[in-house]
Amino acid sequence: MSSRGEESRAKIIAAARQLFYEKGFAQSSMQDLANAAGVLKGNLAYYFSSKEAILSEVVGVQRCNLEMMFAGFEQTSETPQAAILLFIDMVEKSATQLKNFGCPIGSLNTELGKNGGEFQPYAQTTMVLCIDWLTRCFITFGQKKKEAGASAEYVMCTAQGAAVLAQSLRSPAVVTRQCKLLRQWLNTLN
Amino acid sequence: MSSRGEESRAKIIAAARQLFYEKGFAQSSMQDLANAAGVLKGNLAYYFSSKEAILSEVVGVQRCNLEMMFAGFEQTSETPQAAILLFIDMVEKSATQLKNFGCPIGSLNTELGKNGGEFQPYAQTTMVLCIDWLTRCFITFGQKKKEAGASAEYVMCTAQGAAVLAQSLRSPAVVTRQCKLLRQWLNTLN
DNA sequence: GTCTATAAGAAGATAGAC
DNA sequence: GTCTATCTTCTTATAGAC
Repeated sequence: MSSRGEESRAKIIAAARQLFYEKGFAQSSMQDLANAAGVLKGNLAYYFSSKEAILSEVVGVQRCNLEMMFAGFEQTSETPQAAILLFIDMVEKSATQLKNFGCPIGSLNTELGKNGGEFQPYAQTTMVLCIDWLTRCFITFGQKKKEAGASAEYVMCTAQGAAVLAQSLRSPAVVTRQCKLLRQWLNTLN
Repeated sequence: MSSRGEESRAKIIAAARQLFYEKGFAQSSMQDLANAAGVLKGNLAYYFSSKEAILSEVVGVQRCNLEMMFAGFEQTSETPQAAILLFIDMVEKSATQLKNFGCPIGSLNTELGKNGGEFQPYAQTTMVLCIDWLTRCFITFGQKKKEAGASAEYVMCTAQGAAVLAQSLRSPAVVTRQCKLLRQWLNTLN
């Protein structure tokens, strides 16, 4: 695989990631992907055997980015509480994007989870990754395994709910308010 | 408009409501709707000028059902707190449906809110209806207008987040746990 | 690796017979 | 009101020249 080929492949995945997020998976056609990536439609087939294959790669990149982000959170924070706060900060900073397109993780699960959910397992991995990382943070924080799971679920639930409401009401302020509540709740855990 | 015509029309709307929920709006074709309603595809045009027109009617029915449900909650409960508890009970009872297809209100907003969101205003009305009703409940409960709005947002946020997580993780238990937390939180407001 | 061309089907919408 | 037939466009996928 030459450098040129890898470049095209990467451009397609990047374009797909953005389009799947902004328009939805089903609503993004192969033609849309080709246009956005700056390649010709027939060329997509050289790199990917199907739309499902592109989805698989997109979710892989999404998961990889999450892992890097979480690793960064752990490195730049001295306590698990600080790492969780960085997560909440990240959610709050995304308020405008959440308003426009919802959560990249949640909205993909919502779309792909419909009607049997043939492709939902792809999306599920990223949601699980977030919850598992938060759970580990709360365990390091001193909580028991079950308690930490409940805390992680609560944080993720609030973040996802805030994203749905922000997009529904077209109001990024919902995210700001819920993040503030999350920080207050985190403070009470000491 | 004869009884026969009204019947067909109602069957189409009912089928569309279910299909839009279970498969998503974009993923439900006119052919699907016709099959599910037991009418012929060409016949849809006699009742509805476009797919958007069907969506409009579906959301209208959804809103009407919500209004009736809320009216029922108010009639069968003596205190505003009891009415809110009925709302939470309703969410919890829907756990399996939420796991399978997400929230009928939230998931429609999530889908239609993507990419400009030409049709999202339809879906937005039902989300606003829920938040407004909850807000009125919290006002009657004794909260100031702003505080009541925040409480309503918190309840709706938790419900929507629980729905997203339940569908993503394929676990109705998420809904059960978050509803329990909501009841505990509601109790602390006294 | 890149591009043109096209297959084969499904989509929403419409026309018009009955 | 009901049904058949069709128009036009868009969809994913493929074949094959360069």
